[in-house]
Amino acid sequence: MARDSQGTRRRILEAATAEFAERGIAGARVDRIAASAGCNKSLLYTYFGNKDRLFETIFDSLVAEMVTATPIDTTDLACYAGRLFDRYCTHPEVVRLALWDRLERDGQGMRVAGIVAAETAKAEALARAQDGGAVSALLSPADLLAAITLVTSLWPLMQAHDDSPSPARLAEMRTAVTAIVSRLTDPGPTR
Amino acid sequence: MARDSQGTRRRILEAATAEFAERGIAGARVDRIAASAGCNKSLLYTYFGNKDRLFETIFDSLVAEMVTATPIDTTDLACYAGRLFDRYCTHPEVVRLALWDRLERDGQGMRVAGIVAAETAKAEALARAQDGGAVSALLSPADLLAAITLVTSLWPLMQAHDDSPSPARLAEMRTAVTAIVSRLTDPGPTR
DNA sequence: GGCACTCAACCAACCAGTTAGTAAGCTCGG
DNA sequence: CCGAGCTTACTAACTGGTTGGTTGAGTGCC
Repeated sequence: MARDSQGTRRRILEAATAEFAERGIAGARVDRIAASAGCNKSLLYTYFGNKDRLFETIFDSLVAEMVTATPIDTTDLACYAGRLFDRYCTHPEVVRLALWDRLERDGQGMRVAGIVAAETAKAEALARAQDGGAVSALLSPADLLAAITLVTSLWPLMQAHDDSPSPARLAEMRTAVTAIVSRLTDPGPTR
Repeated sequence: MARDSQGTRRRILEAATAEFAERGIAGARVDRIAASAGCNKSLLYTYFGNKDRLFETIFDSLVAEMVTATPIDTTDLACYAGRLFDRYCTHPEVVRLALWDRLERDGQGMRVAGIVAAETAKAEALARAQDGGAVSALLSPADLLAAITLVTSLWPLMQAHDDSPSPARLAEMRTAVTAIVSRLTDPGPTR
């Protein structure tokens, strides 16, 4: 086996992502991550310092990418919600990581500069759309954003039983989510 | 100090509730629970078997009570949502326990008979209200129930920073939540 | 005395993090 | 082309401390 520090780093990150998403920080086992990455435990320490910093590294890169990946479309928020929903469905581990972060680290991972900036930008875009009358002013921009995030990211988790949902069930859920966002953002009949 | 097994039991349950809500199952420490309950660790085992069963005991009684405590009012679902929101605000530990259950036990705590029955009854009540035209049929009864649960229970958690929200902020959040539910359930102009 | 209850001390397993060492590639003078 | 010397990637084995769970010796009420 050739030596490949970048590849090993990546394998560790992948293994740790799966382990942390599955079991959280307290429940994750460093030995299990190392075994799953096919390398020695101490490598993990030379590369990433310790368990907490490993989680931080994963969280910052994964979640920050997630938040910035889907640009907001204030002209069709239901469609935007649908795309968010799809992303969260194809990356369920990110949702779980974010929940672990909330529960185990009081959400400190969500307070890094990049994420805060992206959220602020989205809220401002929503505020402009509301001023222009294209979006209902029922909720404040921040509240509307929170509602969309809540519904798109956590809907599958709330429904989940032991088995993962069928494609048909997934499509139903997606329809419900977009219907909710559509209803929330509809500006009503134009004057 | 007089002997009082019932009191000790209760103190253990209270301490364990706080510990589990704060740190989850994997993060909770049995010694800390015992110390906080002011009793010996072994008592905890004679009364509750082990750590997991202690969590189960707490979860089943607390969450089941929570789900059944606020009866659904299909004639004013926004108000119902407001009451749910209040309950979840005054009992944030229950929300956290439910999240830990989802993440660490794949939500098995939510699948006990009592909770499932209560949810089914609420969905049926919603279905009747929709048939009668009092509630929008935008969403299926189960989806509408899921949306209400999601928004009322997790809204404060998603907003939470290190410090707990001020009463004024809490009132704002409550208004947003009831506005969302109101918008989602509004049957529209009567024919 | 018997019984329900209480506790300090203990144990084996586990776990995050460390250490001391090995070996694969790279470099550079010859 | 070569091989001594150095750097980098990696590892087995260990350490100090923690953790869930047990046990056996009390303690006080009937």
